[in-house]
Amino acid sequence: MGADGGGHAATGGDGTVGKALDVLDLVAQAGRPVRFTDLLAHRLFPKATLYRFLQTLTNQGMLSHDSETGTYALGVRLVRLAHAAWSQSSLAPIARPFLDALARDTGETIHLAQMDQGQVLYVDKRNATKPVDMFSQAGKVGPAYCTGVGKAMMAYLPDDLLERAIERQSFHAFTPRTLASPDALRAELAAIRARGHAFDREEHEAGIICVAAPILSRTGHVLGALSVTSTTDRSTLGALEAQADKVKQTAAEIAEIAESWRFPEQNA
Amino acid sequence: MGADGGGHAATGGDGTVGKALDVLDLVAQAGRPVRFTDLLAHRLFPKATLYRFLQTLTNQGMLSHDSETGTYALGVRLVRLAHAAWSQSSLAPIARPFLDALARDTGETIHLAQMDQGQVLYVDKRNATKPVDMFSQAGKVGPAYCTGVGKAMMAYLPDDLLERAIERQSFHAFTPRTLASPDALRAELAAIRARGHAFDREEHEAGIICVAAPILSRTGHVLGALSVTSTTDRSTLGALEAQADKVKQTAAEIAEIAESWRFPEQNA
DNA sequence: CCTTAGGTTCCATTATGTGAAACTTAGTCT
DNA sequence: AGACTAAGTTTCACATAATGGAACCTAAGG
Repeated sequence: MGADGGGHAATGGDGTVGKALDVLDLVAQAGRPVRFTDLLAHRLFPKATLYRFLQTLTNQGMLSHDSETGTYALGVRLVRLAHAAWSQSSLAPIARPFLDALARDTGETIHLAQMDQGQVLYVDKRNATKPVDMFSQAGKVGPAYCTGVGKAMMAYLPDDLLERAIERQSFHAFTPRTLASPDALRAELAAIRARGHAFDREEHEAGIICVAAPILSRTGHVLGALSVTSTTDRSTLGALEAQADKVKQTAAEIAEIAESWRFPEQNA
Repeated sequence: MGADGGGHAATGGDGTVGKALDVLDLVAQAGRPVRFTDLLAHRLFPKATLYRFLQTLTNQGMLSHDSETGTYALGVRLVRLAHAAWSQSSLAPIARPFLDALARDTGETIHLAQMDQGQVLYVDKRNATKPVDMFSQAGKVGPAYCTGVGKAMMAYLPDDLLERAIERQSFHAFTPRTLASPDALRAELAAIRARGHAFDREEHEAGIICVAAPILSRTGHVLGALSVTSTTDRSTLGALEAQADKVKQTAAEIAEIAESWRFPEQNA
């Protein structure tokens, strides 16, 4: 479960496959079915090249081409692959019962996240009120430097990965409380390491606060993070801090199981 | 929203990209983190070639490599892409409110599915008020010839796609009621076309029954299908048939909106 | 110390991908 | 209608990038 902070080059990359995947990202970024020309306008590839990629990806079911409107959209094969990814490569399936328990105990919103290219990828969530349906929120990405789970993970990253991650932060000041510089963030990360848990003090969204704890492997690797989130009119940071031990405990239990999950199959 | 029955060649295919995606599928099929040798054993690629693909895919974040155990698993980039896919290329986001309404009205399990390579891909689901444990789940795939949604979609496929789809069915007899031959299926599809809706008479799982209706574009294209599912000890086929009109009505409404969704953005 | 098995790197060969340009529609203006 | 334009598709000489056999590492195991 190598949820390193690391990743691949932002754009371009290894050979033909990398380029093809960039095309996929392009379509994904658009957020709606796009036409050939829209994609061409990114000037990432010459016409013929882009055309061939679109053909290939469509053939492969990674994209779907609607001949009536001439638009491309992400294909069903992705959904299928992602279902497999979600149920195998992430912490989500393992953590599931623990999230349920935490949600029941606290009555608050629970997030489970992993690091992805310096950003936070939410892999599962429990809503204060109703249960979740798969990709609706799981799969979303958010910033790392101003969220509880993000800071909790960054605090335990090895130096080189932390640097790479910091470089990727925008440090946009979402609220007056946002830590909007690398130095402010570094100081906060030190405090988090000392404490063992992170807070979000309305740094991303006004009125939203949380406590978060990292999920660490026995060797100290960052596997993910876990948070209990609330709002300022329902709770306070102090009240949330009272939950910190429970969150850390849960994180430890998840780590424990994640660890033991590795050994079962050593055979061919 | 080209949810044709069509797809890509089962294995191998266009150039380097196709092969790389086959490697992805290989890892997905395994259903657990796999080692280099496990993948090599498929004899799909020579050692060095497979190695390079794994490197590339890992670089790209499509796979993650755990250096401690030497295993490969599907990467987080897939989850991210799939989130985009789900919210853009499938019927799911459009159909959402309609599924909610149907779920509320009927109190039963609701499925929304699309065709994918002759199989049924469940893209969304609403659990019954008193949930039953069932095979299906958003992102999962299932057989077409023995499920309500599958048969509803097949019944309205154009001849060539139908043939392709039939060839891909296993016709495994899950239960005594399963239609276990192409001819039996063809007869059933004719009946479905006559009626406008399909049943699942415990053909896939004992005790599970449903009514399903196809979601058709104005031009007659199969976009997906919708079903209301129950169990034999809670309901009967007769009782479900009483819901058929409501299901068809909902399918028509979804089709309507899906259609109008195509026109909004004609600009660059 | 030798052997084996799992994994990684080399490198000459050649298949594949590349992209400018030419071509084909389908639409629009005069 | 005829001329113009924009969007999408095909072609082809060229060079990059993929290929895979073989050699090379490393640990385990004998």
